[in-house]
Amino acid sequence: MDEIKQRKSQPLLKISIVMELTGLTARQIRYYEDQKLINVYRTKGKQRLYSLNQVDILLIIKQHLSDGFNIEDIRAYFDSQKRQKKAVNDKQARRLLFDEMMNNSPFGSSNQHY
DNA sequence: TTTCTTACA
DNA sequence: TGTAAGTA
Repeated sequence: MDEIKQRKSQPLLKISIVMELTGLTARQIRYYEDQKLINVYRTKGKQRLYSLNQVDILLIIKQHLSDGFNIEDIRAYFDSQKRQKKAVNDKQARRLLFDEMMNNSPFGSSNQHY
């Protein structure tokens, strides 16, 4: 994982900030957590800390909810996203294996597939 | 003062 | 979801 993704996953934002960033109430943010839509980091003092990525997720949840979807729909949506991501990873894995078999470097000039 | 949990409306 | 109560 690259540095940018690492940093966007850093749990740094307390709930009051997330409330302002998303326009959601603390009650809603904690509720979506209970519904397993997000897994939140906890400090030793049980304080919740959110990452930039999680703020994005909360915004997506908010949008989907206003579009008429329920919690279950959104959970299924995220699950499918997860499966797609896994499929992409498998594809990349096959590609890397292919390059290895063909004795090609992943960073070589033969990088024009796809 | 802010956040957390629990519980009732 | 909103809100009250008692904490950490």
